[in-house]
Amino acid sequence: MPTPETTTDVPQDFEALKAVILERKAQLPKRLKQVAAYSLDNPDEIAFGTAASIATSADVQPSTLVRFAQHFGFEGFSSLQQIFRARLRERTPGYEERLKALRSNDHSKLESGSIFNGFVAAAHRSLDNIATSVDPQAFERAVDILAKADTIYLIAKRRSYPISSYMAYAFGKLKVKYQHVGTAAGIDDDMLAMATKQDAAFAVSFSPYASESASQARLLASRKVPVVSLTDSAFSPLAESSKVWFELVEADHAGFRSLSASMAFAMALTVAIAEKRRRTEDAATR
Amino acid sequence: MPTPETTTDVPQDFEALKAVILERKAQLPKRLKQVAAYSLDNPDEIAFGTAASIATSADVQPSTLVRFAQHFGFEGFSSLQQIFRARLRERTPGYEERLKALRSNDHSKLESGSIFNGFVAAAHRSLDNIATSVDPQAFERAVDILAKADTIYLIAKRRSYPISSYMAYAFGKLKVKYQHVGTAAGIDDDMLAMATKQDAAFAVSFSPYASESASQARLLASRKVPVVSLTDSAFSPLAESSKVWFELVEADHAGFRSLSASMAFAMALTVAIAEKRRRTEDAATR
DNA sequence: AATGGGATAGAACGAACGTTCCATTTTCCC
DNA sequence: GGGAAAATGGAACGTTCGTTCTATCCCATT
Repeated sequence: MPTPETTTDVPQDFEALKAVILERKAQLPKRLKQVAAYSLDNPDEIAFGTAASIATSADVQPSTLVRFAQHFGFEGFSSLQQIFRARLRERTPGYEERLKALRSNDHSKLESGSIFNGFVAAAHRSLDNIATSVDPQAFERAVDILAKADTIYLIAKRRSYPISSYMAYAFGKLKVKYQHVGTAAGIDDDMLAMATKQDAAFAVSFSPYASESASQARLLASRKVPVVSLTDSAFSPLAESSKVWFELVEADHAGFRSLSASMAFAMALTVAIAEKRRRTEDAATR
Repeated sequence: MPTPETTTDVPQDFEALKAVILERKAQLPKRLKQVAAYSLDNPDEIAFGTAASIATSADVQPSTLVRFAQHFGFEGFSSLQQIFRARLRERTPGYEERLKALRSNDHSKLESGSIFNGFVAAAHRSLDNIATSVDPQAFERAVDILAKADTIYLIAKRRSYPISSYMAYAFGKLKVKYQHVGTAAGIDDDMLAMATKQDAAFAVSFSPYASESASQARLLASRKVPVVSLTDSAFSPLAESSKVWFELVEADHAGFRSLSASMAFAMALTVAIAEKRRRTEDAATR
């Protein structure tokens, strides 16, 4: 038994509990450590879920939850759960203004805080715009084109490069064949020479446009490889080479443009392509 | 029975429910009016309590609560309770409105549209979280450490790689000396071997953690190179090697986690570092 | 390789839950 | 003031909950 002792050293609020869990995390047995990690990462789930549902979610047995609670001096899982509920209760009053006040007070007192806030705000603005600026039918067409492709060529340089590198990672996980153009210098052209009209390309470029991206897109287009592109202006050199293109203007803070909307777009596109492929394959093999 | 009707006009969120209750309050029978008043005055109690405890508290019978819920089109008390719980879960301001705006755009009509909307919503949620989960003082300390460094080593693999590759790009533009660890295999260790305690490192890793990132961070820490890290759990292997670390849980759509918050964080950090350096240099040469 | 102690999985249990049902009371219209 | 309809209280139901208990597993130590 883990020392019943006095009830005084049982954590009475969430912060205290968190501290104790972190302090003892290293010495915890495997399953209990698993619960510890889950509980701090998904506190809301603990607050609302039932022991059974949480156990499933955290991939342990319900009894493990009870043992976990008892390890920290609680009578059972239920009393531990109260701590997580209290945490949500106490944060309620006037959240709209309160959060706003908290943000501006907390962060802007320190110099770097305003920079931080600025970027979060810029990202929000970008995302607010994205829904209206992206035409859903064009999106559908883009998914169509790329889902049909044998290999997808990803073209992005400089500031756009993180976007294509995320897509490369995700495509790899999703088993979608791709070629990441623009990693090593020199071999790009050889890589592109292999593209046929059975393939397709996705190009990203924001002003000031990398001339390489534009010329690579043009090269592919001239060889009948369908190109889908993401850019920030109708005047982008990418637009003329593309079968479908999207105009997406990112908001900026102090001149540094956000990437959040582009990133969300890229994720959606990536998953939509994989999704469509799976559906098509299902239909074919049935 | 109080009109089974279609399920479409059953309130789906707290605001809608509140409106409906207030609208029909006057015509409600005595006991139901009592419940109506109680539920709007003590929404937290409804969220967490049991039917029995709430009934006692509101001085009615448990069955009255069920009848009350059914009067407003819910199947039973439990489904009404979900609305009150959701309210606490989604404590972020403006979130509901944003989602509503998203829902009403024409994306939802097309198949890929829901994927698109899902990722935008996930990005919003991530950003809403970031302001509260990042401690401004820790951020300030992180900026301090990295601004003082001679060379900044960027460590990130796989899903986190786009983040460090953005920072690499931005550092280049801002003339901040950096080394991007993890690009080419093999030379990483040689690169890290050159790091001294005059330098610093920024590591990013989300679960499932890339073991390389963790071991590289550990290596640097053991050689007194200060490490700042961005991760998603207090249990991350990065945490123990880091002087300052940030916990940032990205929201996900269909299991694909957003990168928007991490990206915004990375941008803010990057710019704040450059900003701080410029200020320090100004002060020195003056 | 054997042993001992702690940790775990899973079945079993009693308590508490939300809901339903029906007798009783209240309300409102004729 | 009588009667029907609506509203209410409270008991009973089946379900699901958190917890307990025990056989088994794992791992460290010898």
